[in-house]
Amino acid sequence: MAPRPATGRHVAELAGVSRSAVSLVLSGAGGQHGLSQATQDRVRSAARVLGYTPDHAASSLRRRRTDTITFVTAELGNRYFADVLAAAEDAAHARGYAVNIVSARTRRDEADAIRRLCNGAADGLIIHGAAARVPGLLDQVLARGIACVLLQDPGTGGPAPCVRADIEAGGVLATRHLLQLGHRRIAHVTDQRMAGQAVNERLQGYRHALAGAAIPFDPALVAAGENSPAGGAAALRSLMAGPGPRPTAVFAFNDQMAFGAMHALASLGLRVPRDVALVGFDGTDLGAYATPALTTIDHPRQDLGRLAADAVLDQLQGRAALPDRVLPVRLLVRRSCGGGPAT
Amino acid sequence: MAPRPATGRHVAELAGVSRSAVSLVLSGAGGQHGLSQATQDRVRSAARVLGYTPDHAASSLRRRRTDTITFVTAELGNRYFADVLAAAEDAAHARGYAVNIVSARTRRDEADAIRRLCNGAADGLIIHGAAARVPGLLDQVLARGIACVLLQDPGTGGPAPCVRADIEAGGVLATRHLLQLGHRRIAHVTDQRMAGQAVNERLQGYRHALAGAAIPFDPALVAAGENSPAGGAAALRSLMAGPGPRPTAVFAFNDQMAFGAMHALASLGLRVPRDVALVGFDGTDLGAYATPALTTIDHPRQDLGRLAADAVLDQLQGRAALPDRVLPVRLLVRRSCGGGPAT
DNA sequence: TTGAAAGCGCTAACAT
DNA sequence: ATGTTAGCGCTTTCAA
Repeated sequence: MAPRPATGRHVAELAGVSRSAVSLVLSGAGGQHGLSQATQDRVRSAARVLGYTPDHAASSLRRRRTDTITFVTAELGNRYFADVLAAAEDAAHARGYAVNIVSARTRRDEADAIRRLCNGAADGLIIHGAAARVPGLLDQVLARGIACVLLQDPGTGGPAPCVRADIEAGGVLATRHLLQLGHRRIAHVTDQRMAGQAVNERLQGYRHALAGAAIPFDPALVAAGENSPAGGAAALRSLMAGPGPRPTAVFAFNDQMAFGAMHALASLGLRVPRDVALVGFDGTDLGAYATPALTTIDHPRQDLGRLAADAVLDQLQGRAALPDRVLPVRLLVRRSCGGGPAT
Repeated sequence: MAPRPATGRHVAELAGVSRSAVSLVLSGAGGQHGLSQATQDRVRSAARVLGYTPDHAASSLRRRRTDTITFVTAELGNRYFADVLAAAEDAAHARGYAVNIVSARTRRDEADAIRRLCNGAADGLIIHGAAARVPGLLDQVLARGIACVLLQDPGTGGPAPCVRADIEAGGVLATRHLLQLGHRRIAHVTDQRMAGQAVNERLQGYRHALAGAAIPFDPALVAAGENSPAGGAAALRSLMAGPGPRPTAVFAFNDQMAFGAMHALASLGLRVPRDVALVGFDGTDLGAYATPALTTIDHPRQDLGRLAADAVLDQLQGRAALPDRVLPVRLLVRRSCGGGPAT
C-alpha cells in the first residue's frame, strides 16, 4: 500500500550528491555552504520527483525543535476563540511556526492534554484555560523546556506570563452602564464550569459597580449555566423563576450566553430592551447580529491572540519574555439596553 | 534555564536497571517480558521523580507512528464544526489517539497545511475542506503512508473515502418545506468561498425541489456571502435590494448565515416568519436559540465526526477502510417559517 | 529475568 | 565545493 516514503538518501542518490548536500539545500543553507547552483537545482528537482519532505520526527529529534506551537482551549465553537486564534496563527506563521489546536473540553481533559504535550511534540504552548490552577502542572511543562504563555487566566501568578483582557474593568463597565440607565435590580449570568479568573473577575467588576451605586449584592441575582446559548437560556430562566422581584437588567458572561438569555427572555414574553436590558461580553459577531443587537464589552481579540503568540515565540527565540499584559476593554453600545444609537 | 529534560537513560540509572527495561515498563510491556514487579515499581517511581516522559520525536521516529490524527478545517468558530469535532475526538481518544486541529482559513492555507502534514507529523488526517479538489494533493498524503478521510467533500471521487451528510436531500427538504407552505419566490443564500460540494449540493437540492414544483430557477434569487453571520446579512440585503419582486422565503447555507440573514431582515423592517420565511441548515444551537427559533435541516453531526475518526483509525489499524458514507439529514421544524409547532 | 546492540532519518560539525 | 561521521532518544530483537 504505502511503499515506504522517500528518504533523504533516495534524493541524494537520484541527484548524485551526498546526503548532507540534500539537507543543506532543502534547508536553504545550500548557498551559504557554497554549493553550486547546478547542484542545488538537481537536489531540488530530485526531491520534487520523489515527493520528498524531511521526516518530521527525525528532523525534530535532531534539531530539538518542532517549529510548532500548540494552542490549548476549551472554547472551540465560541467565536471569541476563533478570533483570538486567527490572530495568534497569523503571528506565528509570520515567524515561521505552525500552530496546532488541542481542544480540552473539561478541566481534566485540559490537564491530560498538557501533560501529554510535555513530551516535546510542540515547542511552545498557549493555554487558554485554567491550567495555571493545577498545582505543578505548568512546572512540568517548563521543566521540559517548553515555552508557555497563559491566555486570560494567570492562576496564582505562577511561572508563566499571562496575556489577558481587563475583565474586571469590563464587568464594571457593563454594570455601570446598566446603572446609568436607571436599573437597580441587575442580574448576572455566569459560567458554571470555570472556577477561574474569568468568572471571578466579572463578578468582581459587577459587585464593584454595584457597591459604587450603594446597591447591596444579592446572590439571588446571580445564576450560572454552562458556557453556551443553552446555558445562558437556562440561567436566565432560573433567574426569572425566583420568588423575589425580577431583575430588570442582565449582565451575561459572554455574548453566546447572552444570546441564549435573549432567547429565553423572548420565550417568557419579555421584550429586550423594553422589559429587560441585556449586556453581553466579548464583542463577537454573535452579538452584533442578534436582534436586537447586543450591547457588549468589546475585547481586543486580535491583540490578545497576537501578543500571546509573540510572547511564546519571544521566549523560544531567547528574547526577553514579555511581562504580563493586561489589555483594556471597551463598552460597545448597541440596542439591547435601550438608550443606544437610534433606539 | 531549561536544564535538559530527563532521558530514559537517567531513569535507568536512577532505577538501577537497563535502558530497555525502562522502555518496556513504561510502554506497559513489562509484565509480558517477565520483569519483576519490584523492577517495574522502581522504574515507574524513578520516572515520576525525574518527571520523565518519552520524547515524542524519538519515540515516533523509532516506532514510525505518532498516535495522533489531525483534523484540518476552515470552520473554527462555527458550532457545526465544534459538534463534529467533539465526536471525532471522543472516538479517537477511545482508541488511544490524540487529536490535533489545524485551522486553514483559505483554500491556499489548506493546501499548505496539508502539504506540511505530509512530513509524518500525524498518522492520519481528517480533512474538512476542499482538498480533494486540488489535483494530486491527496496523493502526496497517501504516498507518504498517511491515512486520510474526507469530511463532506469527496472531490471528484478521489483516493480517500468520504463521510458526509446528504446535503442535496437537505436542500430538497428545505426548499420543499417552503413550497408546501405556499411560497413561490424562494431565495437561496449561499457561501461564496467554497466552490465545492457543500455549495453545489445545496443548490442542486434547491433547484431540484423548485423543478418538482414547476417553478423556474431564477439566478437573481441566489446570493452569496462569506460563511458568517455578516456574510448572511450581506447576502440577504443584496437579495432584497434587487429590482424584481422580493422573495417571500429564504433557504440559507447554514445556521450561522441564516442567523445573519435574520438580523438583516429585522433591520429592513421585515418580520420572520410573517413577511419572510427562513430555513437554516445544519441544526446547531445557534438556530435553536435564535428568535424566532430557526427551522433548519438537522445534520447527524455526532455520527459524522465519529465515523470520520473511525474510518481513519480503521485504515491505520489495517482494517478494511469503510466505503464512502452518506448520512441522512432531517427537517427540523421550528418557528422561522410559520406553520410550525405553536406558531 | 535482564542487558547489549542496532538503527529509525535527519542535521551539522568537521575533514577533505 | 563536497563528503564523512557522529549521534539526537527511543524501541525491540536477540542473546545470555
